[in-house]
Amino acid sequence: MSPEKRLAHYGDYSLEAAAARILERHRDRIRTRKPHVAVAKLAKIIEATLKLSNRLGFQAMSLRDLAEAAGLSMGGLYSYFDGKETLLVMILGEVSSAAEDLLAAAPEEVRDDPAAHLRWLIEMHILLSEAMQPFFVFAYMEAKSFPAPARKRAIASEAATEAIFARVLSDGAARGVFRVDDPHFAAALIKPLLQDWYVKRPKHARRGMSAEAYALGVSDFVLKALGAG
Amino acid sequence: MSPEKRLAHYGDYSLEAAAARILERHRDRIRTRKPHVAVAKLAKIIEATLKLSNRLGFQAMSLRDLAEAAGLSMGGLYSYFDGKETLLVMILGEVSSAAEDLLAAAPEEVRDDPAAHLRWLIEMHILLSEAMQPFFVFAYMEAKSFPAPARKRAIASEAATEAIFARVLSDGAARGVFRVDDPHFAAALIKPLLQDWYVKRPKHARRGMSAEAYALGVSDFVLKALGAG
DNA sequence: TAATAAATCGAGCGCTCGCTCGATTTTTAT
DNA sequence: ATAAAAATCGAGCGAGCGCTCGATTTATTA
Repeated sequence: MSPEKRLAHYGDYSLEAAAARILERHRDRIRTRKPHVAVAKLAKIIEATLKLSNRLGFQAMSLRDLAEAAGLSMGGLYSYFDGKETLLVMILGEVSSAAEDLLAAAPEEVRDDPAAHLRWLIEMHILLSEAMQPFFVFAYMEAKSFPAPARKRAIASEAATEAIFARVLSDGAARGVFRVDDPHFAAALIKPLLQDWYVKRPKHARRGMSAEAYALGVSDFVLKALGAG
Repeated sequence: MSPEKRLAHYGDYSLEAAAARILERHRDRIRTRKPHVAVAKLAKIIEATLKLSNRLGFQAMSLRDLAEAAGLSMGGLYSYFDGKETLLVMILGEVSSAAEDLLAAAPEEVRDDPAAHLRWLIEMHILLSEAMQPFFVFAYMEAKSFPAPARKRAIASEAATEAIFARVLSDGAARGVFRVDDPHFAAALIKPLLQDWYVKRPKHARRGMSAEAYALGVSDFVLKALGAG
């Protein structure tokens, strides 16, 4: 099965689906009433925000440029958010909820096998970040300029992801599958390997590497480091 | 020997020494003539720039705030650079030249032992990024907003670092010390582990981890993954 | 088709930004 | 002590920013 299909089993990670979820999550702040209009425009706004932000940063993106790229006027934008910061929070929320929901959804058949579970977590995280690449890059690069509450959520979300990995590692250690002294430290080392896929995507693409191939390479590398290769 | 002393054998990575090198590199753009005055002020300017930028980003730092933090006036700043962008380039140049010079300076006794050489590279890179932490965080986080020429240099510098690692890996593979299919890919996986130390320093510090301990943990992890643990 | 509601528009407001430059202070040399 | 040189100052400039709101266009309903 193609990696896209595998991922699709767990959720719809298209731009439109993300826009729909964001609309639902922020219905009270968005003035446009008719959902199909709102979802379509919101998708264009978010697409343009990611495109412009990931080039020079969110701060450097002017709302005038955004309006033009999204096909709206300055005033029109403000039917969809009540301030530039809200736009940032909307995108961030979508990233962390997508990651949290997916990683907690490991199927029955891998939960009992630590090595398979670890491979599943690594592969799914990479496939998700591939499907939502601009979202992930945005969340990673703009993390330092989050408003305080959003920053707290982001840190909590990252800690939750790491805890899932740490649990599988210590479970595997207890069963004698992994040789690992400090599961939390090992989990902390896996995280940047996952992030590197989307943060440095151009570099990997230049070497002709696909998301699947990267996921496989990281899994092998990690499992060998854990003495289960 | 303490890690600071070990590192000190290869160069002076204090703020003042960095300021002196930056002054020399940009003498033509800096109006202040007397070196001891210029180095002292430049050190304060760079220290303040790193402090303010690493909080909310370089773009978000205003030159008025910088002037106050550095103990100068708006006009006074412009004796030390001819524009905000030059300030960014000054700091970036210092980071990449420090990393390039250090990693190329491996002592004789480790060059002949791939495992020892790899450990040396990992440890020294981490110790350097610890000694110059704000510089490294700055270069990493602001990379996307570099002007085109500086961005090219940064990419080239990163590629050079990775090439050094790849060379040691393939050398070790040829000698049967490492089991590794693709040295370039393995080198690409090591880099984010080094970066994670300074990018996520608060998280590691919260867990009571020192630079030495982190370096040792990463070395062990990597060597095991390479079948040399 | 006329009336109502929904969605969009864009000039204008107050503000802060990077940057300049003549005035001023501080240091050095005579 | 005085003149010359070096270093610093800070009010002011034009530009672009996020954001507002009455006017206008588009869609819906009667």
